[in-house]
Amino acid sequence: MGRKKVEMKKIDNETTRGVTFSKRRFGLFKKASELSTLCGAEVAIVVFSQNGKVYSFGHPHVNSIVDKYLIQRTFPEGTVPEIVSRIQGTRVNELNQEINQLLSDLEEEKKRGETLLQQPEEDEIMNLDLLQLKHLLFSMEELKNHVKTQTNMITSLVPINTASLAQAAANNIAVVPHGYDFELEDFEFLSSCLPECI
Amino acid sequence: MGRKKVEMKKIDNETTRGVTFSKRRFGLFKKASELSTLCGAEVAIVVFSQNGKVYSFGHPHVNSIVDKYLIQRTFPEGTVPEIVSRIQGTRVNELNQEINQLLSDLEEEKKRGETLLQQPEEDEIMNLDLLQLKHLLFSMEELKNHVKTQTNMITSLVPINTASLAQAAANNIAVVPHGYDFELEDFEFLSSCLPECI
DNA sequence: ATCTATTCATAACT
DNA sequence: TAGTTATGAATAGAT
Repeated sequence: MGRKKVEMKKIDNETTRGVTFSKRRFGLFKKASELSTLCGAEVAIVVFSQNGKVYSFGHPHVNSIVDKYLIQRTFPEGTVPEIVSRIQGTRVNELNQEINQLLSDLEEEKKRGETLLQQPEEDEIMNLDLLQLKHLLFSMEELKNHVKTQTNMITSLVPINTASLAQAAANNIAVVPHGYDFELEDFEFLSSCLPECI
Repeated sequence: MGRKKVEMKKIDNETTRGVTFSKRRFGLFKKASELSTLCGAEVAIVVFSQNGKVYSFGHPHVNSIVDKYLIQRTFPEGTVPEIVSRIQGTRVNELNQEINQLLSDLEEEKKRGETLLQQPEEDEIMNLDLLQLKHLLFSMEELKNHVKTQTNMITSLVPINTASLAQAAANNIAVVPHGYDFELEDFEFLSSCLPECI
């Protein structure tokens, strides 16, 4: 490839290996995304680097796909109980699609939130004027509320989670929704930076 | 790509979509395999086709990687207990690598066994002579023993399974090894085809 | 399933 | 660490 065909064995040079890992991981996730889009498939990828760092990709969402996979691996092929198949069927699947979309959106928001939270470091915040601080706090409260609303919407839907239902079906117990709960305690820090009067 | 740049949206034509799914799934798994080999990374992929059929790839083994991922998702980032980190550390990881290699080998054997078992259908077996039958039975018994030996070796090692240990650590309970057990009941069928005298 | 014209991914370099 | 480019790979459309 590129300037030379590369031998298919572990790359010796640690730097080169790191660079190749980044590039190819990106390429792999891109291919996965395309497969998902073009063919309407659900794809999840988990990668552990040599240093044990975890990277993952999933469409519509890693966890839902892993949950689904775990069911398949629990029951040897052809022995998946009828109720589980039905759960993985059309109606619920549609709802799950919706949930997963919401979860994706939520994660987007979460990231947006984290970016907002990380960028203004303590030093920078001290250099903002009162008006700027007010704006910042307002936009973050707004974001927080947006996230909270979405979270409530999701937690009220989440009992439909495929894995929980299947497990419940398998164990004959009541369905307990997953805890896709969400905290934004870091807001505390920002609030504490603001003078009392605001 | 290819004869034309393809628009990145779901392919309408069902046949084309199916073909593309096969081709690209193969390509994706190949890329994953290369990433794993070149960079010494662990990669797991799970794909659900539109029809709900599951396809997976994993090096060294899907399940071990998914187990590891489940630990990460159980503990919010940065809160993985020290004991779990230690379990995922060097020494045990090496052992797990060995186990996973053995599991791969085992699966290879399993497939070989299945091929052997599937190829001689009842009709064909009836057309074999006694000597051929003897050879077939012998080679399959040999295979069976090989698999059994490997299985025993593995089950004696499996308590080191990362997920079990971590869960055990989290719940403060004793470690129960996963049931990587293996049955070859189909041998019964073949044996039953043989005359008593053999 | 197999074949190519193209587009895409990326190894080496900067 | 990020950007460039020559080359090897993947694959869309056709057979």
